Amino acid sequence: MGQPTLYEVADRAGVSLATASRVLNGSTRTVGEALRLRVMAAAQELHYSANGPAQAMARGHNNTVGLIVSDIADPYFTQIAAGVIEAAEKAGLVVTMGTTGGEPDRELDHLGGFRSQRANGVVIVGSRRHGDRIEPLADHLASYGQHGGRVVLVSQPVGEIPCVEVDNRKLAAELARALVDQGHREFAVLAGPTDLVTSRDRLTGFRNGLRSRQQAVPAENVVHGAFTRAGGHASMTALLGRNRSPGCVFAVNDVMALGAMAAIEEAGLQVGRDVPIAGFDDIPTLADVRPTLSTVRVPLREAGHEAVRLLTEPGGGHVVLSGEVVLRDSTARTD
Amino acid sequence: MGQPTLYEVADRAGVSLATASRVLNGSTRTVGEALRLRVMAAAQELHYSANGPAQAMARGHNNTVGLIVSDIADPYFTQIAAGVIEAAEKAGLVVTMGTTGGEPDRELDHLGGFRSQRANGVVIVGSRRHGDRIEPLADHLASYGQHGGRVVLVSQPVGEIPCVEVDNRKLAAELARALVDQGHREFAVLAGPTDLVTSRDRLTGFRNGLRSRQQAVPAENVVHGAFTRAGGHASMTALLGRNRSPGCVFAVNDVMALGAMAAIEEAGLQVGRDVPIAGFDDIPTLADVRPTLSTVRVPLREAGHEAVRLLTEPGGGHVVLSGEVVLRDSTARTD
DNA sequence: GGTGTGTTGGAAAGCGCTTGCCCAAACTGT
DNA sequence: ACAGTTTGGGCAAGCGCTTTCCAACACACC
Repeated sequence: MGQPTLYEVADRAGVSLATASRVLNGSTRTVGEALRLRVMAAAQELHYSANGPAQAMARGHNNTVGLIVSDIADPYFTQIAAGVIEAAEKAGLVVTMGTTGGEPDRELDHLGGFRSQRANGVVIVGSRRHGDRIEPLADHLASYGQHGGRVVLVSQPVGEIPCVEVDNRKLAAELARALVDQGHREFAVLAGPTDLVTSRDRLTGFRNGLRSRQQAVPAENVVHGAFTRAGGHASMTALLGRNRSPGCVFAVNDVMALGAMAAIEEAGLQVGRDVPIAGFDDIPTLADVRPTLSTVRVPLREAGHEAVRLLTEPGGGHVVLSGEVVLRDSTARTD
Repeated sequence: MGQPTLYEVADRAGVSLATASRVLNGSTRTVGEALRLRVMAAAQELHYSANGPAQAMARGHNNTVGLIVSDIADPYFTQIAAGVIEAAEKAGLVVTMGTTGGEPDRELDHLGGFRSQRANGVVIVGSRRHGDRIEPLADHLASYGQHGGRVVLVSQPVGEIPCVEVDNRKLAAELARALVDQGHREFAVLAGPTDLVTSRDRLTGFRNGLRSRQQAVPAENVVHGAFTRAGGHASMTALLGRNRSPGCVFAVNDVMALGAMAAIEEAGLQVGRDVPIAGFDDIPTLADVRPTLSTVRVPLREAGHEAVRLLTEPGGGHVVLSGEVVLRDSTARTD
């Protein structure tokens, strides 16, 4: 049979339900010391544990934040998730999580689920697509917002919804300039999916950066593909098929760069010397990869913290995080 | 304001609460086609979304499984978590997650939290310690179980509680024999924390395997340290400080092996040729590490699936998963 | 026509908790 | 000593839903 209820605790302590509630589950009202102790003792003896759903119902909200990511096994999401969880636990919130596998529909499903759970808020760290696919999400968000639900997006601004973003364009531009300054003159880009906001921004920023140094990347050297390691591998293989020395390669994220490095080696070429390459994100995995990969360090964990902050603090907001270009061996010029 | 309630839906459809409930939230009772449609339409128009906590309260349980891991950023836990989430979503369950940072107390905190959430079950994937630290957990588990809570442990058997385990001893022994068969004769072990069940088992298994081939690892070559990349790095550095060629190194998990590899390079030595090394787990990161690391492939994701299966299926169980030794370059003999 | 059987709708009793409200007792100040 | 103000306790009304029980009705059968 079931767990002890507050009523039983109150009974055993010889006080009213109200008093027991005030003692055990926080309240502005104070309770006399003697009764307080009696209630605590009773709760102890009975191994009382508050019924969360009941509290949630009575109070009208859970202490829960929903987190939606596309793939929990991808280090990029993992880092952000870790940040969210850290911050949430610090704020006394419980995190419930859903994965989408990149399908926008599943995003909506989970949003609906969290909504019906009456989560305090939802963090969507996203693979938001460009174009009309936004509409359904925006609608849901609006309706959720009207009913008091708070949502924070990570790296995928949609309308006026609070969002924490990375300054992808600026950083990609900085990376481009740094590479030119290192002496690179020919470029290729493994650009991810055409409709993903993040990859578009990074591509655009990279191009802008090159332009400001009077350089450019030829259209045939921009290869689109999945935003994953496999995607990077495939894109790089395709690129090498056309051109064994495509110049300095920019992969719009690190996992793609990793896949590309594997492809380069499989083609019998050497990363860095034959094919310089840079990534983006500075995921922790890079610590163990040789040659060390040039990239842009992005404060992913911090992004998670900020997302929770935005969720818990009143008033919306739009946080833009910056990062830092990190040049390592994979783009070093040896000549 | 606030979200629409079932009552409002019923009202708008001109039926009773009971009927609306039966239509919208599943029931054994059938409802006449005409009313059914009316209710569905009303729900649609109102954007009705069931109130989860209220349902949970009325029904007495959530469709939730709690997941406790020590560090979500560690690829080992990440893989298991991914497996749990996949399986849970398939079973229509929502996963709520907590991290412990390796502190047993936090494990209890989260268990309490999930218990009060009335989660259907809890998966604890663990860094269970050896010795008396088990008691409090076991107590809580027992009390939780008595009240109908289901718990599944991953890789940390405690009493009769359902558990999915990896056959660490057997696999470590196989690895040891494989290394001997490759021609290695001197060994060292980066053995992780002394009191962690998993590291103990792997160490013991490895020793047993060596013994069956008339080999052994000298006591001074067994270095204990944290179960993390940093721990592996530190342990390896210590080992090299005493002995520049310790023989073939077995790190009890891959992340430690990665840290050790970095330490080896920092010491100006070459992984494989100067210091052969093997890990355990076969985390995905290994795909991008050179030289490729010999290890033991463990079906981590599957462990997650099994955990959920054990949770949802009636009757306990104890699943032992096996794995496979994978020899790669880091232990190849070149002479 | 009377009785039995099945089906469908509704009334209402909870589920375990929070909280607004009222009231008695213990204070304060003058 | 008396009104005016805290203070601390209890009552009871919900919160939104599920589910048991009952009523109504339709149909069949003897």
